[in-house]
Amino acid sequence: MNPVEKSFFHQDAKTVAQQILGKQLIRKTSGELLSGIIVETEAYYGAEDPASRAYEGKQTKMNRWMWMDAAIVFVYMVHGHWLFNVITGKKGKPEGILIRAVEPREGVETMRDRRGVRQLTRLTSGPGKLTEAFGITKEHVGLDVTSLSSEIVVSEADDEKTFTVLSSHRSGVTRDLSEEMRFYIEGNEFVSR
DNA sequence: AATCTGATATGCT
DNA sequence: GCATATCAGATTT
Repeated sequence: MNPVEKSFFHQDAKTVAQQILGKQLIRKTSGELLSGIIVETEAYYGAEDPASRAYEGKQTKMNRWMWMDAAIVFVYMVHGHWLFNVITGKKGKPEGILIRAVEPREGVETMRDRRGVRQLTRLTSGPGKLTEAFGITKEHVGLDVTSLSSEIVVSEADDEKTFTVLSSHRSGVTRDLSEEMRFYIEGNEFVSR
């Protein structure tokens, strides 16, 4: 395990969303390690982004993590599913990325148990599925994904493969920005549809 | 493609 | 306190 540098997350949300593709998401539980390769992300901004939790710049109890320093975990509930985000950019500027899909690596049997599904491609191919498979909930809000001791870590992948990054408009967002803010690995079967 | 379920926050009455 | 909206997912048509 080789956590990414904190400075990586100090970059712009769009940059991080693109460059985090292919890196490894690691979840440490008591005695077990789950991991997957990040294959789909979306970038979210603050006051000027109508789809952002920080739209219009109002800080509330639930969205205050958006103003925290980069690399901090932010989880929230939508439609009965937890969605996993990581804060990016400068401290005090609300922006971050949503991890939408991963490709399972280690701990596949535990993921199958948690999801109640056998089919590999249905395990983590969506933002709500991945949090269920990895056991990520509100209790993980505030963790630092660049800390070796954290329960959730973003690590450099051990086998760097080359791939093409494609983009599109964000999924399920009713009022989107004009710029395309969803990024995914071309041809990967774990990218959500 | 349509419908149902879902957990939480927010905005009403 | 209750209705409603939400960055989904699963199931049924």
